[in-house]
Amino acid sequence: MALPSIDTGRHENTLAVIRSLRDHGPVARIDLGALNGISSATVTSITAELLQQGLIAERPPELPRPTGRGRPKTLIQLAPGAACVICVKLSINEIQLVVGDFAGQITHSEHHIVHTLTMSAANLVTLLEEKISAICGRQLEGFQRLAGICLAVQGVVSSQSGTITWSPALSFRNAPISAQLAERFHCTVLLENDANCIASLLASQPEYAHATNLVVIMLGYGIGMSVLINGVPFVGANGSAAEFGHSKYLPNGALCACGRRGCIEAYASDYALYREATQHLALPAGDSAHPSEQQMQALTQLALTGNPEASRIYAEAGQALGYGIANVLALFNPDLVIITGSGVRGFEAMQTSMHAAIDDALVTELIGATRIESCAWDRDMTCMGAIAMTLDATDAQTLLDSQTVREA
Amino acid sequence: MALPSIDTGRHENTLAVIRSLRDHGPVARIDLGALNGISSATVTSITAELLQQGLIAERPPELPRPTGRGRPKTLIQLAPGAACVICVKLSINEIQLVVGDFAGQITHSEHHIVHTLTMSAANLVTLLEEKISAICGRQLEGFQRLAGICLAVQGVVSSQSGTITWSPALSFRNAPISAQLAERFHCTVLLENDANCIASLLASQPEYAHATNLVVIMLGYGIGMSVLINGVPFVGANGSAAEFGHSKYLPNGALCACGRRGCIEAYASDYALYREATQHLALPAGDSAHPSEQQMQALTQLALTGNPEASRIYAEAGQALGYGIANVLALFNPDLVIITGSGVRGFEAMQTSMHAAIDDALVTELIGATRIESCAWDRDMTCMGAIAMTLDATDAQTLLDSQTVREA
DNA sequence: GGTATTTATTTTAGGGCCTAAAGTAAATCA
DNA sequence: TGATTTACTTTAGGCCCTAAAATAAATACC
Repeated sequence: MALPSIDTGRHENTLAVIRSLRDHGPVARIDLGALNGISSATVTSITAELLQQGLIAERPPELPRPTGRGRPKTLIQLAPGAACVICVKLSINEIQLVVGDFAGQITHSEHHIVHTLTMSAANLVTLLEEKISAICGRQLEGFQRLAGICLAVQGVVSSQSGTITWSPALSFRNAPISAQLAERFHCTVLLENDANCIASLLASQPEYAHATNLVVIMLGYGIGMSVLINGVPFVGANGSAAEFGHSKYLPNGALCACGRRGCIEAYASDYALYREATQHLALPAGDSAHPSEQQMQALTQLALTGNPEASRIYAEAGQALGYGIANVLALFNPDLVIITGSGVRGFEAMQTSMHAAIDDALVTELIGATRIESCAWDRDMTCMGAIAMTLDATDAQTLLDSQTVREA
Repeated sequence: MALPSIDTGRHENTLAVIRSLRDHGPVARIDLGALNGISSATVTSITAELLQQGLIAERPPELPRPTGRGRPKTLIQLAPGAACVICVKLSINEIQLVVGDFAGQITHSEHHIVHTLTMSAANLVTLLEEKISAICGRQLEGFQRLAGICLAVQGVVSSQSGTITWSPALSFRNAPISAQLAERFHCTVLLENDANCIASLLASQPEYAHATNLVVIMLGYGIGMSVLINGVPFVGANGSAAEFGHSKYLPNGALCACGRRGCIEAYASDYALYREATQHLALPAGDSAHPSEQQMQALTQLALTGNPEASRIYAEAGQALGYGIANVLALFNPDLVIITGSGVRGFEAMQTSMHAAIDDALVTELIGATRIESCAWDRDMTCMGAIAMTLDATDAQTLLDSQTVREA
């Protein structure tokens, strides 16, 4: 009699199975059971359904058969073509579009140089529709459906309402974006902060998997942060949590791009480092307010090779960073702090003073067992993380849709 | 065939019913269904079970019968005597013990003056066992069982391991406490930070109920904080999260009780205010490192009546507090910040400079819609919150135990 | 080569939980 | 007194899960 109302138990188990497959690659039914605490009878039933829906496939047995007695395992894997997601990464004057398959692999990537700072919100939406449309036409053959789109943007976003509250890449504010794209492409549209994408990606890597409380700090032109609590990004009331760059180092200190004084960003970001450096050093010409990668590398090189003025600047940045991290430790008490972003190029020159500042600021009890590590920067991390988040978020939807189709 | 393994669905629904009854007082079955999204048939089944276990009771119909047609509602309420919990609040040189019934009402309260600072961990446990034992003998008649004990202590505690990592009330560290009490009294023993108890209590009040992201700052001899995310205290990796008092205002600033410099606490706590004041003002004699309530009230009075030196001291404290809160806003982006604790007595004298500091530190986008309010201090709030938390935590256990009994 | 053993997966039998609908209870209204 | 309204309980049936039995597909051993 009961309606086919979505039983949460079954639904959750189905999602758990898909997640296991995405995280671990091909897995046998019996292991799916053990991994998720369900009986193998239930796994049989769930996988039968997924198989019929085309979301998973049995992998043909490998030729060099695995050693051991007994009936060999039948490995199951996600069907890559079952669905795809598109990630759009929006940075200052550049957008990157990436396609990921149902298994989370990247199947296409493209970059475009555009003047984001001079665009209107309407222009931006039009541009995105155009680029995504082009991808739909040329790159999505072989995929059953487009499950979702993710916009990964620097700055403050409200994921719930799908609005970009503020971004350094854009000159307009409070722009609702998701809804229009969702309507145009008939799929879930996620809006995420770029640091959250990177943090999610890092958290999924086995070496960091133990950290239930992970902080990722991104150094670059600005300074961003993401806090993952039990694997989910902490976004606060309006999505503006974890604004580490604008937490304070020194009341009435150096001028920040935000207009206030004494922010960590006003000491340790690229523009702050370069601004300070131009006052004391002869450096390659260029826009000193928006230093290029070359300009920053030149400056970093000076610091790393012992130029006293450059070293002093990086040491001071390290100190500001250290005091800022001390506050993060006192307030979040994370297992692990990972420092990454393009700015890690200069991390070696900041490290000593950073640790000195932390030790100076906090008693050892509050530093606790928190590990502080740096992580080499890779610009593709944002999109990889965004794809993983989007697949995670759209699985539920995907299943419901398929169910609807089946019933129809 | 299936074992009577605890089905999470039923268990969760049962807990939801109990929680509804605790939060809303007497409720009819049909409303319990609506409140928790379950059918009234299921409510009948769940309440029948609870009725049989003696955890709830039908309330006799009220004499001035409620207006309206149709069969009147049969209100159900928690049976107060079904279980009780004991809360022990541990402060500097004082312990308070409170008994709460199954409905969350306080039925007994007592205070004891003891020299906590000179005690060993073993002494403390012995003392607690003694006092709790006495209560069990004299105050728990009419209760079916002691469901749990909660220790609410100032400082850093590890709830999981049941150890007091550090407390300003104690001279020893890393003392496991919960386990011994649990063994002695055969019940769940919770260990909680006092600020978390207060925050939980405040969060349950209707006026603050909307805040899914609540920060409570406690001013007093020291400065504590609690962050509630979706109603649950955020404790971090080792329980030392939310150490607002030791987040930084000024690198190399005033000396803090922790031994480091520039902590918010070194400016805005009672001892900091009084220390600064004794250098410039004639004040009542007494231990200036541990100012009494009288001493603090005298100082506050001076500030509030316009004494320029006292006003300056409170204004500076307000500024430190404001910069500290600015960091909290940037990092947690809460809906609401509530300032309470005995130190709110001087809040009026700090308020102006506090808000000025916040405005000076942050762009309006990051202050967002966060409300910052003060809340009158009541020393019993800690225990009331602790009782609520303990009942919440022990309900699950209570049900399982009863089940075990039924089966035996 | 043939049987025993081992391990994986599927089928079967049965219990728990939930819901909709039907049935019952207890009021007010007329 | 009976119709109506609202609350609660009982009934019938479906979903989902699990343990155990059955089946499948290998290897090990003689």
